[in-house]
Amino acid sequence: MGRITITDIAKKLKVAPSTVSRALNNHASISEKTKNDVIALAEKLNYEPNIMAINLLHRKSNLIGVIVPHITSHFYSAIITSIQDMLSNTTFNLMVCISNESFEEEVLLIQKLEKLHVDGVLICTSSETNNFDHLKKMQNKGIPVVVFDRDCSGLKADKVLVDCYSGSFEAVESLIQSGCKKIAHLAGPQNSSTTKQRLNGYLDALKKNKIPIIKEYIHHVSEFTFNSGIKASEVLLKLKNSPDAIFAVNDNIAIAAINVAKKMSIKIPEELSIVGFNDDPHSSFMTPSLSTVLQPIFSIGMLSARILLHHLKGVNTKIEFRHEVFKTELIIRESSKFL
Amino acid sequence: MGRITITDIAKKLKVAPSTVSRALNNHASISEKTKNDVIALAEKLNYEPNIMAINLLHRKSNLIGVIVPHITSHFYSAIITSIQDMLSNTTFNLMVCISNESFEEEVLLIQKLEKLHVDGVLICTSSETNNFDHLKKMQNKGIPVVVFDRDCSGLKADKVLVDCYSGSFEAVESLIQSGCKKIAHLAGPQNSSTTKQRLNGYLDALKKNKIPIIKEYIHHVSEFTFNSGIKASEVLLKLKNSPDAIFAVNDNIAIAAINVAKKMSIKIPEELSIVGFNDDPHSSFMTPSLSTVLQPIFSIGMLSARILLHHLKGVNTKIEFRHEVFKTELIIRESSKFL
DNA sequence: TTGTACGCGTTATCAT
DNA sequence: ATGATAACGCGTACAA
Repeated sequence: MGRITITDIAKKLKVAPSTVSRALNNHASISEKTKNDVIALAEKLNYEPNIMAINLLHRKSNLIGVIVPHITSHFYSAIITSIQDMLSNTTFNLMVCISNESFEEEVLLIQKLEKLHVDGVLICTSSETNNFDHLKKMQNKGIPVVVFDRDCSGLKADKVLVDCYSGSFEAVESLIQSGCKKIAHLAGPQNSSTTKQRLNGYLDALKKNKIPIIKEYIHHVSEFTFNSGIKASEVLLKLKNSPDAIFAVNDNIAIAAINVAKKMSIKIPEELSIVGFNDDPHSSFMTPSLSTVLQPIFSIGMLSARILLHHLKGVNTKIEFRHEVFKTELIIRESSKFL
Repeated sequence: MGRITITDIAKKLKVAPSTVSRALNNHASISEKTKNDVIALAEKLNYEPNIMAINLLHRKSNLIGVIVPHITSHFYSAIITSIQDMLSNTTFNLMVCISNESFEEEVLLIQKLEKLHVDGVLICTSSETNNFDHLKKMQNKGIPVVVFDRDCSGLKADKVLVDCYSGSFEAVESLIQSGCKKIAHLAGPQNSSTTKQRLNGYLDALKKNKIPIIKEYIHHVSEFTFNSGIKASEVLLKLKNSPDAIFAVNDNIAIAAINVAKKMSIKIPEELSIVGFNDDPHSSFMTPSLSTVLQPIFSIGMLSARILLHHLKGVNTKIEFRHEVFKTELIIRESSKFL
């Protein structure tokens, strides 16, 4: 026996299905009596409207897709949580998709979301992505796309980003002000826009303070992971002229640097200051606790969702795209000297 | 201009919509020519079938719901990732839902998933949940429910669990064997089934080894969080007769204990051994690195998904429920003495 | 106030 | 091989 439908109710009450529909939807011009009868029976029969039929009728899925590189890091899982929060009072449902940092998978996911007829998409592109045709295609179909966290340069879309450049700049400048002279950078994988921004902040802070830039002090890790950070840190700390500070592209890599330094009996922060990026929760559990750059995760998620909702409610009729950039906040803990 | 439909294609080609449908679905009895014409035009027009219509027709959403307490911990985000992996080759889409450890929200989510006509549900119940009527209701509607990680005692359903009891037992016994005599337990919040199992493993290991159980050595934290662990650890380590080992209900609380011990200049593991539970990635980044009990996260997620898929494919026609229990693995690192 | 008829996009069945 | 028709469940313009 299948689910109960308005037709079932109509038959039992000997009225037309349309009457049932009207009663259930609180429509105008319907007698109190029939209305109550219908509602009572619907309740009793545990009637629930068939969303698939309604969606078909409205040509609307009430679905929003969000694509992230992965969810196993605190950053992205927290962003998704905040998006969920933002959407919880709406009729929209969120479809969470993981690109696994793969451009190919990302394109597949976009196609999947198109097939699902999503009403809108939130996306943080994979680190491999530098072609945005798949996103443009969505836009051309009239599906609004909001890009967050990682910029898609050249793509015209709503964007919610973080000023990593300034965040890095500040972090490095604080190292300089605390007396560090030989500041190294554990940079991210090549090509990533995050990598570039944070590297640029590092470079410009040195330049502004007239500190020579030493090639050997800039070391790119192959991945954004702890293990990748271990190898890179070893190279860095075994240099003849080893650095007295390390600014790392993210917390896990900074923590790797802490571990390597400890093993080499380098005192932190006396001999070596270390600053990370992200403020992952466990960074404050470390000994020494990690100085880092905090990103306003919840604000990013909520604003992205809010912008998308504006589009879907037709509030944002202009074709102007929003370009929001959040500031970061430097958090000094035990791994770097206090000014 | 809306999306292109088979009717559009049919009109342009002056054939019937059903013919277009057959051509597109590689149906029997259709001439090569019309088939090719249709496919060519569909390609050109960028036709994509309307899933909502198909779903309505098939009375099937192709949607699977998964409910977890939260996704910001590595454990649950990794489980969801493994479920996604398992589902990626199927026609099913995953709807991720967060109960926020709230029974009330969990019930609401179940209702939402019912309205979405999900084909099946995977759930790890909230810590507040001890009534399972909402799950029974789903089952009564013919929607298969697979419970994972946290047991729902009394509920008849497929279950994929972890033998936390044995995991704890082993961990505590290893502490005993390494020479610890005063073993404390930082237990989880009351009422949680996880808390109970791990506590029981602790108690039985002591009993078996004829070590007296001291009430003061068992301290319940109010939440599964680091901060909650800090307070509890302070109480424990400030006892007149302070313990020489701590078995914590999870890694974050164990890490809190490490921090407190360090601040009190207690040597780890010489004066105090510490063992956690979960093997969160950052646990190995700590100094000392944390000994812990590993749960086979990916196996849990994949098996749960696989069992659900069996139901949905109608393979599992028997009404028998599966009850799978994974074993844990003790990982000794620097925070506890090696036997 | 209520019923009839149609359409949303697709597929399956029956007829041609 | 192809077309016409019905059906999935619902909402609504129109007629009564």
